[in-house]
Amino acid sequence: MNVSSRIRVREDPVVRRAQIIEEGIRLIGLHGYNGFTVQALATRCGISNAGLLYYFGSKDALLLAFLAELERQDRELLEPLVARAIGRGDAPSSRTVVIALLRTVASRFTESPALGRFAVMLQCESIDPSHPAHDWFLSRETMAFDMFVSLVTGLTPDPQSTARQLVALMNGLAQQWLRADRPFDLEIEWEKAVTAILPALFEDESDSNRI
Amino acid sequence: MNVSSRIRVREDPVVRRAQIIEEGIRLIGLHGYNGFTVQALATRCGISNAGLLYYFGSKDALLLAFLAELERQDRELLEPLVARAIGRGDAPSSRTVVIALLRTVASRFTESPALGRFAVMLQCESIDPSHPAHDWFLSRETMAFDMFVSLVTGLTPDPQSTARQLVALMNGLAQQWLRADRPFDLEIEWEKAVTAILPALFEDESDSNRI
DNA sequence: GGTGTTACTGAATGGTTGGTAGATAATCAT
DNA sequence: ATGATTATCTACCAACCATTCAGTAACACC
Repeated sequence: MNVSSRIRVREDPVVRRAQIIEEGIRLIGLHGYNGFTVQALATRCGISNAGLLYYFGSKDALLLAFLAELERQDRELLEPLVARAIGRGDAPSSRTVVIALLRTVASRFTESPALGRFAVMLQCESIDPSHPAHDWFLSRETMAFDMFVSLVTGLTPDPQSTARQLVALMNGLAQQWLRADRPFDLEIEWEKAVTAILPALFEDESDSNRI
Repeated sequence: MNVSSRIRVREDPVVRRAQIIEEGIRLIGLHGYNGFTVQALATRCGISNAGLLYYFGSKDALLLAFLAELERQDRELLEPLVARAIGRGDAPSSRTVVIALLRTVASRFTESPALGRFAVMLQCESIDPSHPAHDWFLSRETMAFDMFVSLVTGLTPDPQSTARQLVALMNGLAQQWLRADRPFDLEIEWEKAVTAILPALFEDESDSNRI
C-alpha cells in the first residue's frame, strides 16, 4: 500500500514535525512503544515510511522527540505553579497554591487525554529496565515524588507516605478513567481523593501548620 | 540459534506446561504482550519455537493460558476470604475479615512479584480496545470494583468513590513498587494508605456501622 | 527388543519490521 | 525561466515475526 495514489503534498517542515509528534503520541498512547510501528505513524500522517524517517532518523529518535514534547508541555503548565508553591523551599507553601497545583495535575488529563494516555502507557511499559524510556521515567517519577513531598510537608505527619499515596492515586485514577467503561469525572474523583488523603489542606482553621 | 547443541530432553507434559506458563508470565510481566516473542519464551524454556507451539498453538492461546493462570491463583487466594467478607450481600461484613482481605490484596504482590508484574503490565497495555486482553481486564476491573464497593459499604459515606480510590491506590502503589528505585515496603505503605482512605475500618469504637 | 505414542526438532512459510539509497518533484531564490 | 534546495517517493534490504509440517527420537508397554 503506497502513498502515490494521492498527489504528493509538500508540507512546511515545522507543521509536519508537529503533526508527526502529535499523531505519534496518540499512537503510542494507544498501543505502547512496542505495539507501535513506524509504518503506522507514517500512514496516519499521510506520508511514506521513508518520508517519516527523513525527519526523525529512527524509532528511538521518535520516542525521544515524544518524551521531549511531554516534558515541554508539563513544564509549560506546571512550572509557574511549582515555582510559587515550593518557592524557596523553606517557607511553607500557601494552601491555595497547593490546591491549584493539585487541580492542575488532574486537569492535565482531561484537557489533553492523548498526552495523558501517552504518559500513563509509557510509564507502565517502561518498568522494564531494558525499555528505551526506562531511565527517563525513573528520573521523572523521582522528581514528581520529591515535588509532592515538599508540597505536603507541614500538612501531614508523614510527607513521604502521603506523597507516595498522591502519586499512586493520580496514576491509578487516570488509568481507570482511560479504560472508562462507565466513565466518571476524573477531576471530581481526584478532589475527593485528595480530601481523603490530605484533609488538612481543606480545613478552614487558620492554624495551618498543625497536625 | 537452535537447540540441538544440547541433548534432547523429553519433559513430562504437565511439568512443561507449568514451566511455559511460569516463564511466560515472567516475560510478559517484563516486556508486555507486544514486546514478548514466542521465540524468546521457547528459548527460555530450553525448547524450540515449534516445540512450544506444540502445547499452545498460537501466541494468543498462550496469553489466554496466562490469564487463566492469573485468575486461578487469584481465586484460590481470595475466594474464601471474599465469601466470608461479602457473605449473603445483605449482612455488613465483619471488620476483621475486611482487614484480612485488604491485607491479602497487597501481599499477593510481595509473595509472587512476577504474577503481580504480569497483572499490572497487562492491565495497562490492555487499555487499548484492540488489545487481545482488553475485554478480559475490563470485566476483571468491574468485578474488582464491585467487590470493593460491597466491601466498604457501611464504612464510608461514599462507597463508590472509596472503592475507586482503593483500587487506584493499589495499582498505583504496586507500579511504584515494581519500578522500585529506592524500594519500600509495599504492605506497610498499603496499610497506611487504607488507614487514610478508610479510617473507620480501624476505629476501636464498637458502633461500627456509623458514618 | 520390537512397536506405538508423542514430545520435540529443523526447515521453510509468508508477512512485517526498522532502516537505507537513489530518484523525483515541489518550492524558493535569483 | 533556471537552478539549487529539500521534502517526499519508490524500491529494496536483512532481520525478525508467528505459524506450519514432515520428520525424529525418547519413552511406555508388551
